[in-house]
Amino acid sequence: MVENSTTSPRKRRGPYAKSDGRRREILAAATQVFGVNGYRAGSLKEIAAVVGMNPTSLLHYFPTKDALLQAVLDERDKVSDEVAGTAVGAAADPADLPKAFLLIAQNNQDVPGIIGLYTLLAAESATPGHPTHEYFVARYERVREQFRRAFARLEAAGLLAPGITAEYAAASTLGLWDGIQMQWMIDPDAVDVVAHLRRHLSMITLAEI
Amino acid sequence: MVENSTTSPRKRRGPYAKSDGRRREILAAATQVFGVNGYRAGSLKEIAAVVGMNPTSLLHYFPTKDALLQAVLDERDKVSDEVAGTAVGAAADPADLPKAFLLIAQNNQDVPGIIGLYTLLAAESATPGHPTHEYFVARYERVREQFRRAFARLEAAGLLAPGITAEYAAASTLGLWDGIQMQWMIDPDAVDVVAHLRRHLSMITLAEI
DNA sequence: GTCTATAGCCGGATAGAC
DNA sequence: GTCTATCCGGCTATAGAC
Repeated sequence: MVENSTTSPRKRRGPYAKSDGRRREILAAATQVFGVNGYRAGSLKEIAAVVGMNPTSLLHYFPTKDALLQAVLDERDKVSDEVAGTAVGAAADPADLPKAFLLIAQNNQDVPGIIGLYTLLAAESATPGHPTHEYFVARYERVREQFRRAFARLEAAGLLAPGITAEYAAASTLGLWDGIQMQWMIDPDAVDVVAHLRRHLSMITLAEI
Repeated sequence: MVENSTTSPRKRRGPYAKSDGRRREILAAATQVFGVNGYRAGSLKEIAAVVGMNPTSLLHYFPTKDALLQAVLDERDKVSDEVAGTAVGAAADPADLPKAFLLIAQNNQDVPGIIGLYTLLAAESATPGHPTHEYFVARYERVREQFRRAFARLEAAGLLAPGITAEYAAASTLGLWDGIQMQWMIDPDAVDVVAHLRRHLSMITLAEI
């Protein structure tokens, strides 16, 4: 064969041009279902029901359940990297960085299913043989490093509380964030994620929040 | 029938006297398996394999998988309440309370599977229809209240950092603890649970740790 | 008390008609 | 591209022999 047979030469560029709408619908439904039930407990059947189609039809768009989950994470990463980029990028002044964190937290709170998606999957991924174990190992390392750099800017500006290192600030902020989110998932009335994060940030930094 | 036919009148008192050894073996195996895999992914088959018996034989001791999980949690609660009781109880001086927290954290770290058990199940229980959802709602509320009381003692002794309330100290300590444990589960080399907890406590209290 | 056999369910995934 | 029919696997749980 000389070249790959593209069924229709008039088709729009890119492999995702066709039926992009359906794909997005499925991704949205999968985000929601995985966000509420986690990966193992979230079934293709349930996702299909949300979209209003047959479970087997999903597999026409994504070959396996694993691939669907991966696509969900890839898409969410793109979006959240964008949000984080704007929020942190807009903070030309290091003193504004804590506010950027809170902005992201508020944003997550407002998009239904996002907190559940990452909190549930992160916990699940700690179990052996989970398809996204490596993904989450890498993700946590990456996020800790992003946070560390942000706090290093604060440190350079003399805005870190005495005795606090950028490394500790990063890991503890991420940890507290996750932990409070978990309490919030179990009982949404019990805690206020943004408020707790704000107080934590005002403890470890000297910036006005 | 006039009365319940106890097969052997010479049997030791209590419904658990018979085959208590086997029961304990199963509970230990279940703790381990649920601690590594969580509830949904942890199977009776695997638990049975650890004990070295047939899956169906387990159900002779515990009628359902749910009941087994409940028994595991009840037993662990008894043990950890005891540990917490001694640790906190030994702290006659409020200034010693932070050290008591660290003692418990170290203890959890040393008993394999315990951190996984609670971290995984807590996350799982956030999903609808999970058999231990109510248990974890109640548990978090109870633990937060226990923590709050401990920090209230510190507050009364003038040992809480300025601007910190007992409520915030409780929720944030529990949250950070859970969150750091999750990072530790995903990558044990990435963080030090006890060290992070220590720094957090030294931020929010004025006690010498 | 422990086993074998098996029921019954639900999951992901494949084959193939339309 | 969507469906029906189906396979195959895993799981919990039951029935009943020993």
